[in-house]
Amino acid sequence: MKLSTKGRYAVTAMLDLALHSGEGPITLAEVSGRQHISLSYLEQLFARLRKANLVDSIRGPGGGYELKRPATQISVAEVVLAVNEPITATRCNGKADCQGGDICLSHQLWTELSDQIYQFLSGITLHQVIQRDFVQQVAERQNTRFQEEDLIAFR
Amino acid sequence: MKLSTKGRYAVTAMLDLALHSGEGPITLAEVSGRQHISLSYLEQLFARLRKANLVDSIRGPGGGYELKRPATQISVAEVVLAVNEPITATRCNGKADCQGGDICLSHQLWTELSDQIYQFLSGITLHQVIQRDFVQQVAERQNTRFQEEDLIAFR
DNA sequence: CTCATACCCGAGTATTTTAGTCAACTTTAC
DNA sequence: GTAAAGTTGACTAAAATACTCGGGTATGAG
Repeated sequence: MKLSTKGRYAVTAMLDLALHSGEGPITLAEVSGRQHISLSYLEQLFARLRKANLVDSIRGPGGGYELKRPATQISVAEVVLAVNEPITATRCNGKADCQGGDICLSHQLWTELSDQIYQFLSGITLHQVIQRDFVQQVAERQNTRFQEEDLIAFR
Repeated sequence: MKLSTKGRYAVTAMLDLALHSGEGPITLAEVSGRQHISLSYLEQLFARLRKANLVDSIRGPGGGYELKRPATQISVAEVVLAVNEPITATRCNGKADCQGGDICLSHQLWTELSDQIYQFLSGITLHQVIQRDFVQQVAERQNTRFQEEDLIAFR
């Protein structure tokens, strides 16, 4: 379990999809506008999310992305795992072959911690996150702000 | 709470000190030999551990480092925090000022996760780790191996 | 039909972090 | 005095991160 801003971006983007589900396909341009993540970077992330079967893509005009499963059935852990490399070749990972055959003293500890993090993030669905008051409020602000920016752009 | 190999190295080194406490000051050269961490890198790490009041240094011949407090009173979390930058200026950290004033959707989630990780690592002392059979065995192997290498080096 | 819209993909790049190295210096035991 | 240790700061190579850029390709609206 690796934790980086990459995973955060992916989760944020997925939450955006979840918040606007039922409105038809969401374009990455919209997500980019609302969440302030660059379009090209989003494309990279969504390529992975698609391969992980977390989103469906609809091409052509009027196209975009939508969640493949309902938000109640997608855990945060899945999203994070989808965008991070499966098993990084950092020393002391999985195969326990750090220190040339021997195992480093803290090895077991990190394995436990990884499990702990995974457990935590698996227990939380996208739906649960967007139900929170806090998220609802931020989302509300983002919507109005985005509409304003939209108007300005069209002038 | 940041998780990197740097923190792992620090914990491994501290466990080494804990395992050899009561034998007087331990030189970084010994730790380097047993844990296969480069001496210069250890110097960097121990500079921070010293500033964090986790180890005492004894200069001059026969000197080295020892734990400032007994291993039962040092948590893994303290060690990790000591070597990682206090609060990295990565977007979405502490001040919640990502997205230019607004807060990103997943912000709250990561705060919770950080707390979770911190709780887990705070609950574990260096002493608890070295009590484990697994660690004892690895340590035993390391001792014999180090002594062999030592002999070879002196030939 | 066609053309703008949107996803798709691979390569390239700037920045940051990691994981060190190197050199010079200080303290202190013998 | 001298050698063993810690102390400090600057420097660097490699990797990961966080992007950008330039082209594709599918497709639906007009």
